[in-house]
Amino acid sequence: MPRAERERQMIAVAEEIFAERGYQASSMDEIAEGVGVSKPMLYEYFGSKEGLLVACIRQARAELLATTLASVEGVLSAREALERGLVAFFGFIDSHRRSWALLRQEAAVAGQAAMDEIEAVRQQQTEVNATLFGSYLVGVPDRDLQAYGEIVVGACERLAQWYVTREDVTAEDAAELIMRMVWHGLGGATGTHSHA
Amino acid sequence: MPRAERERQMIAVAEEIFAERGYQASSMDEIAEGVGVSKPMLYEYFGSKEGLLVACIRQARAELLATTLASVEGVLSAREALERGLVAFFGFIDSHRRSWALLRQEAAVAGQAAMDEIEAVRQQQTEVNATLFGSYLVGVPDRDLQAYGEIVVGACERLAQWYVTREDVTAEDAAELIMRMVWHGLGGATGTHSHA
DNA sequence: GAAGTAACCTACTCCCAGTAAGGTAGTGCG
DNA sequence: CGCACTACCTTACTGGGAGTAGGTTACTTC
Repeated sequence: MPRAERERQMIAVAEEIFAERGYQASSMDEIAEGVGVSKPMLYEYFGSKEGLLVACIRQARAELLATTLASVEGVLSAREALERGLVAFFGFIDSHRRSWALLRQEAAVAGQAAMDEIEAVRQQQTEVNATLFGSYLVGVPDRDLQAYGEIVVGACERLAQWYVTREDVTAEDAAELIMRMVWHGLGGATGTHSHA
Repeated sequence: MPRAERERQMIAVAEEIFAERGYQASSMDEIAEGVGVSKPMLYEYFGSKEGLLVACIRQARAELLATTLASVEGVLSAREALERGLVAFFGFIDSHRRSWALLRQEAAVAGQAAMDEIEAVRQQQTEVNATLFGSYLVGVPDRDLQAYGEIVVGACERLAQWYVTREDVTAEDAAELIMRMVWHGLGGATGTHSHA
């Protein structure tokens, strides 16, 4: 079997096993057996257990970026772009629950290289957001734009965790919830009283 | 040496070593040596390597909760409570950078029990927020209150990461950044954020 | 001073990530 | 054809660290 195909197969099996048992509890022997190959092959292709995990994350990351970029194609207003981006993000979660769990939970159970890889995902998203805000908010210092980007990423990451446990919430609902806070703010929310 | 004191000493050394080398790279032998005691003592008192980590996290968590609760003591308006809570949170980060790194980064490099422990921290914060919002926003469904709580927790967690890399940002600045988004929203900031 | 117990140790086992060294099969070339 | 070369793949090991069995010291209590 050619290398490229074997690699894809290995990543598929690893993703499955990592997501199911968690990173720590998965052994390379187990993955090798699942692929139907010997352990040194995994090391030949990915260098280490963590390298294999990184390959899994990298793939999920690429998919996430592609989906996000596609969703804002041709959009004119910043607000619409943000909204569509949010919808795309939660939509991705929807159709890749496995990958997401890997990124968010199991992947965390690794070492520095894996953490760096996850951080790269967040930085990617943060950069997208900061740039977006920069085109909308005139005269806002760069530092604040960066912070807003971080805030939205954090909010999304956390809400995503909540979202995946809720069958009755759609991606649009989730995006709407973020929008209400980030765009309108709670201060102007409907049906408010200033004191409890 | 009495058990309680020895435990405190062990936690102190473990926190130091975990924060410095990372969870994976730290060995129980190393920690035992740092304490000046043999490895089985660590197992006697904490059960496992992860148990020791959990003890470290639990301590940081208790401190965080205490600080937060103290900061909102006697506050009347929900908005002020949120603001003070945010300031307290980032203030905690400020004076416990090591504990925070442990909670946020190194701790993630563990197993289920540690993850559960971290999740408990987030749930604790989320609950506080959701309750707060419930007292302010009348007629908002419980589901949405929960979501807002999650959003703020995520936003804070992420901004905290950014915050710790910035020497020129104060806890008040960070809280203010969150407030602008969460309370006022970006939507009202057309052109500039001069109203802030 | 015997009995009990709390703090502590040495010296292991076992599991698993990572590796050394070699085997087989398809391809290019005389 | 036969020889070399490479890509894919294997068995059988090493090393290190988590976790443990079983014993020792020293202090309390009657």
